[in-house]
Amino acid sequence: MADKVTIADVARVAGVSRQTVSNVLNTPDVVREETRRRVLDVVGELGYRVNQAARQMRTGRSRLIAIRIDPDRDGINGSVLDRFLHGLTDSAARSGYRVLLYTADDDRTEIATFEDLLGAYEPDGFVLTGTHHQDPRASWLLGKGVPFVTFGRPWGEESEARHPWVDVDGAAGTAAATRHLLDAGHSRIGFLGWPTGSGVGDDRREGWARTLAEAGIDPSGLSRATSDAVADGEAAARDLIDSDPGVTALVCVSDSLAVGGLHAARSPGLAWRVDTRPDLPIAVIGFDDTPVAKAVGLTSLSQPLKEAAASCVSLLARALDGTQTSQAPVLLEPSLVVRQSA
Amino acid sequence: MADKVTIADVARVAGVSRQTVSNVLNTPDVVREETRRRVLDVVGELGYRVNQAARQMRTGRSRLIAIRIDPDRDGINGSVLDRFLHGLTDSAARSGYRVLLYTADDDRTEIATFEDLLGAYEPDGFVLTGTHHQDPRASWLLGKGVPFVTFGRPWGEESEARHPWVDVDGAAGTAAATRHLLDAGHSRIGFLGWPTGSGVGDDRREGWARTLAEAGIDPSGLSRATSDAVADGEAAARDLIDSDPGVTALVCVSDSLAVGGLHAARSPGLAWRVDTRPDLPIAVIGFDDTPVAKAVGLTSLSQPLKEAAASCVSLLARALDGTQTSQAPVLLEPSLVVRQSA
DNA sequence: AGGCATGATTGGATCGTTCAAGTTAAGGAA
DNA sequence: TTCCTTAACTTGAACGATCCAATCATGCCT
Repeated sequence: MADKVTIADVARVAGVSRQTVSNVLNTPDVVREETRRRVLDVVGELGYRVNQAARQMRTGRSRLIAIRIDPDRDGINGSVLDRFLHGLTDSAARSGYRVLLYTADDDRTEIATFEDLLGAYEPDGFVLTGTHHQDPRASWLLGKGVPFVTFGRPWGEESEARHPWVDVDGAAGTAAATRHLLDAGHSRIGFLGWPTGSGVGDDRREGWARTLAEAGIDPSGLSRATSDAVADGEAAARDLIDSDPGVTALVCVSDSLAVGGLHAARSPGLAWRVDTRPDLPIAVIGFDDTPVAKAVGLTSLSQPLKEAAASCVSLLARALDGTQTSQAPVLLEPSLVVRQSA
Repeated sequence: MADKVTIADVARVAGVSRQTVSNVLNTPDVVREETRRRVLDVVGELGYRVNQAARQMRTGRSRLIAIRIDPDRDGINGSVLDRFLHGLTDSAARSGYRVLLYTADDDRTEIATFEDLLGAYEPDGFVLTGTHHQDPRASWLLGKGVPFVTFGRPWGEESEARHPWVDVDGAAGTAAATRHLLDAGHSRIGFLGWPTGSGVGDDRREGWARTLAEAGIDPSGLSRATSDAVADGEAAARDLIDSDPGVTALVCVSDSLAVGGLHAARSPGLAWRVDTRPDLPIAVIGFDDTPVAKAVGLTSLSQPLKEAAASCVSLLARALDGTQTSQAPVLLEPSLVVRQSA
């Protein structure tokens, strides 16, 4: 069966030359309408599909997009990349591209993998995730002239956007969360974040601080920084609430810390709060809307991952197809998913 | 830069013919030792990498493995596939393969995608996940003679293993969980599962039932079936405990249902139990060791996903390289990760 | 009718690799 | 010596698509 149909087979059956079939598929406007239809009929009839390897050899284009898949390093947030990947695969397929995976432990080995892949499979472009200050991967790709998009803005050199990027506006998210809490009657709203220095973490903290300040509340002393683990979040929350008993709500940089915050809020040591203000239990809002948030009823900020993935593909496809040199970055807003916790 | 080094370049510099370079790389035993070393030196020096497209055109082998990526349909269990994918990408790379992603909404569209991919990118093999009774995907691939491995045993026709597969022994897992509870002093151990008919669910239930029976405890009446949502799990657990107040532990088919079970066990309506037997709180064990389990301190069964992925690659690679016709399936045992809940 | 521009179609060359067949040189047996 | 075998390497062809340059057909103008 399926004895590999070639363009020559289609040409023979349709009674035209190979080139005409190729034209029908690649530059339909140079072929007469009637011929075009006839060829397309035969294509459907024989189930012809263009052979990527042969096309790639001639054109140098593989129609492959490569992306790294991480081990779910920070467990609780793992499924974020998962959902992004699904969106990417879906959008890519619609634009005629396929997604190729690779792994790498650090920037150095990732760059080595770039060389490997470019030499062997020749992907047309890369999608980089987890961008950070002074990212050597971006510089390397820029140097080689390999097209790529980052999911995550270039944190270091904000001023010069030397490559297209897509990101989710973390500050806008925490700002919305903070406003939501203000509207609900909270005023002393704390923040559980990561240590200063990570672009993502600082950005999210900034949205909270700005919104509090706009409401006339001084955010100083209301923030705690810790690593991204549930236990750390619980300890930080407890510390914050102990030091400022007026705190009635927490905005968190991640669902991990938010779950820790929830534990602290419900812990026996804080029973007095529930008794004092039963009308206003400690509210908690997380970030990323992970399955964990869904499971424990945590209000959280949801990243529009499907849209982000679609934007990545669109930017990359435009860079590959046309001769677009510089492209406007895309900044998307997360949405608040309200559950029991706030 | 990086002006695409071809096998002819290597041949010229090394002072041999193209074919000899090819032989050095593919069949080193037919080349004299000295020549071999000289060619390899040049290969390293020039940074030559074999062009997949050209090789594929000649040999018909793409060194690509295709796998579907799902939207995380059942949220809480989402990251299972994620971890499996990472392991697969990693193992595949070690064997000289790359992983290609695709999406599909159902079996029919997945088969259409098979045709698309086989016509265009010609992946050497597929890894199928989420196998079920009478899976048309397996039949289709068998019919076409396309190599594939399933992660998940062929539930329908257990007797005849017409293709290699890898699976995790769910029954062994729930049996281990049940034994763990028996050892801890529990005797009336309930089971929260899915409705009969899903291979995976029935298998997991069977391990629990068998172990209870072996301990001289009649499992009938101790099982509840429901769909895989936290709220459903909570309701089912409540129903079970209400109808049999002697129940002190729950083995669950998934972490989703287990989280529901935890909620029920801690709910105010069951306070009487805590008062009656404060020494023996209701224990709960889940399945899949998802991030949620880690976050809420749920004891759960962890699938050896990395090993499963490695086995898939190994089976597939052997089917592709050698002329192995039938291959022994691989059945791995999950391990119990003990946390606070049991 | 002849010339000419325009559009549609064709044949040959090419991408980088591997397969199949061929060449060369060295060694051994008759 | 002559023939044969074998190891080591080389040469030409082919995979299936697209690019390029050339050819053919058509209609229009003079």
